[in-house]
Amino acid sequence: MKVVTWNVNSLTARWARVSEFLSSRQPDVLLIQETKQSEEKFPSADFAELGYEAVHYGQGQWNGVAIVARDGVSDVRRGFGDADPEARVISARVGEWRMFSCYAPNGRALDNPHYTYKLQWLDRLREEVTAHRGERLLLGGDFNVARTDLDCWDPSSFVGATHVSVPERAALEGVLDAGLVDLARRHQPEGPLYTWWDYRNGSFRRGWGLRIDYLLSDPTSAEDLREVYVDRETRKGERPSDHAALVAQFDRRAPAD
DNA sequence: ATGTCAAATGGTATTTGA
Repeated sequence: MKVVTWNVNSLTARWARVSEFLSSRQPDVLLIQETKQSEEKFPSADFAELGYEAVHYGQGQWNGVAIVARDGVSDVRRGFGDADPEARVISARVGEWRMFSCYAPNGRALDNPHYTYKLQWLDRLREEVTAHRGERLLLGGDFNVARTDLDCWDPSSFVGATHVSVPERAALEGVLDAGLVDLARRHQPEGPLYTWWDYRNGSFRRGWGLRIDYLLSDPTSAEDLREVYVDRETRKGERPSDHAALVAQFDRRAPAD
């Protein structure tokens, strides 16, 4: 079972890269963030041609999340069931899992109202995870928080910035403490594991990255983890997203009976 | 030089967001 999370920064602009990725890497599940597409524009038929069922929660210009899977996708839920107008979370049953594709708010600046919205959104996600405790869970997405200083290329240059502040990190830990394992860090306790590099400044070439994209699972499922890696090829080449795809491979479990 | 990229608007450029 290969599961991937990837913030594509516009599925319209990234279609060639995404379709090539599905064809060549053959993941079982792809969790997408920032489709930046309306429901009408989302290319369900093109995913079907590649052998995937795709479900989407989009609003058009900004945000937009999707779950793309080879096997059946059912019981789709869009948003948190509250008044949030921004399309930042979709979940569905995929096989024996409940999977989530998540796109946390950016925060913009520590004194910006969007920062408060970010903290509240992460707390709402924590509640959601708590409500599903005991189930097979897999969350993937762009959480817009570098969990520790190990996840930031230069902590000294991020003093006073978003993505590394104490409240943001506490909010992310709250999600994890609700019963999830940080799969990349479990597999590789040391090392940078960056998933995002600014388009500017030649950041990718210079290694100026952040780890802000995560795959999180319940502890039982984490026992089946075989490997996790950042697919750096997705950040290279023609018209890349500013995020790389994060890949987790699970060993198949014996069917329950 | 926050040095790029993407979407939207009403453009052959500017604003907003990341």
